[in-house]
Amino acid sequence: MAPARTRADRPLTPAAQRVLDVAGDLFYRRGINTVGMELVAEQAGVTKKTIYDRFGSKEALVVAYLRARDARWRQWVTDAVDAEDDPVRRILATFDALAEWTDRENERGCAMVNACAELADPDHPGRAAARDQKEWLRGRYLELAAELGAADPARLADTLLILHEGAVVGRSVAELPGAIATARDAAARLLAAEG
Amino acid sequence: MAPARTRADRPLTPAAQRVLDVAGDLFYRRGINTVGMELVAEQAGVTKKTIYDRFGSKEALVVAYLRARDARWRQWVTDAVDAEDDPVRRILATFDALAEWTDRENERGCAMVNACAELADPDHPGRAAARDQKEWLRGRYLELAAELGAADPARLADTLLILHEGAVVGRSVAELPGAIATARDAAARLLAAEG
DNA sequence: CCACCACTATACCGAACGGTGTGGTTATGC
DNA sequence: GCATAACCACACCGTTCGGTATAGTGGTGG
Repeated sequence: MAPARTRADRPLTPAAQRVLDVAGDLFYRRGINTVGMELVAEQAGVTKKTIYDRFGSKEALVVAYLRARDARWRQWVTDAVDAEDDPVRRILATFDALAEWTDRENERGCAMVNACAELADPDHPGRAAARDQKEWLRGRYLELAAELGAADPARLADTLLILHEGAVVGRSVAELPGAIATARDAAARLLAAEG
Repeated sequence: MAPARTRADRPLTPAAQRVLDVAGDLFYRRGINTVGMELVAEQAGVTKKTIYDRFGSKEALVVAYLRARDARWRQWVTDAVDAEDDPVRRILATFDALAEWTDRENERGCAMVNACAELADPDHPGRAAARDQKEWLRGRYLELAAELGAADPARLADTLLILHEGAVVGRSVAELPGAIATARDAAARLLAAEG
């Protein structure tokens, strides 16, 4: 995973890294709009000036937060998929990866979905970051569907993505603790019918 | 559908109804946290005093917004389901209802999911409103699964709910225009395997 | 007639928001 | 030896936030 960078595309200074870590935690747990830059600065042991010197704006910090989190997530899923050989098990590994991910991270659902909810402006670059993550996962599913030799790889990829996203919402909003297992199970049945 | 009510559980005054309509539109399109009471008052042609006299607080207005929207949604789904006779078609009618709903309402996803993203406090009554909606839909699916004579109605209901929620996210965040059709299709295949 | 209700208009509150400017300290590297 | 980068502390900007207070208007029902 390439290290995160700021506006001038230079590696993060130590203080900037602390800011990004703190912002990631606060934005996710309390919401982007309800967390002020003053709080981020205080929690990171940094002045607001430093944040604005390194990131330029709150919007840019939000985007950096989403990109960094996305990078972590992609690595997490990639590692889980790469640990398996069988095409079916590689696909199902994404659901296991999600289960473990949501076990350690808290019960606040998908950061990208939450960001889209908070960033109403359709041109906000944070929305593009969220879309990119979903597009990436769909692309992974598309590759895996091709590996499997699915009759309609695109349809299968879309369906898997929908099950994946639905599981996250089912768990966090509908408060179904077994949502991810249920989605995995449905995916397994669809794959059995496919192959 | 019972008319919405405010804190003293009395029917809404004309101005209060206007406030609720305007708030519903603004909260959904621009987000709850980014819309101030001053803007709601202005758009409704009402003073802030009137809003606070009728609703008591922003939190209460938010809850009234979510409850009213939920009531509309439940009626919409109920009507669609009631129009069909065959158990399978009754289930699939919920996806058709969703497709029509999201066609008229804009591309901002599920108001309940968005509200959960914005209301970080787990004890915020708005979160309970969101959970109640999902619980209701799951209950409907459970009834329909029983009608169908499914082998495992609970599992089927959970799976349908997951497909349903995943479709909304797939369409709004991942920007897959065919997400709802894909989810409906997956549901149809699972139902065929079930029955 | 008068009390009551719904409502308008306006001014105000303390707090927090995102963002900027000044000035000073420390550490690294040429 | 000296510039530069990275950081600190702190004061300040205008704006907006949720919420309150005051004063007054029009209509309805007892």
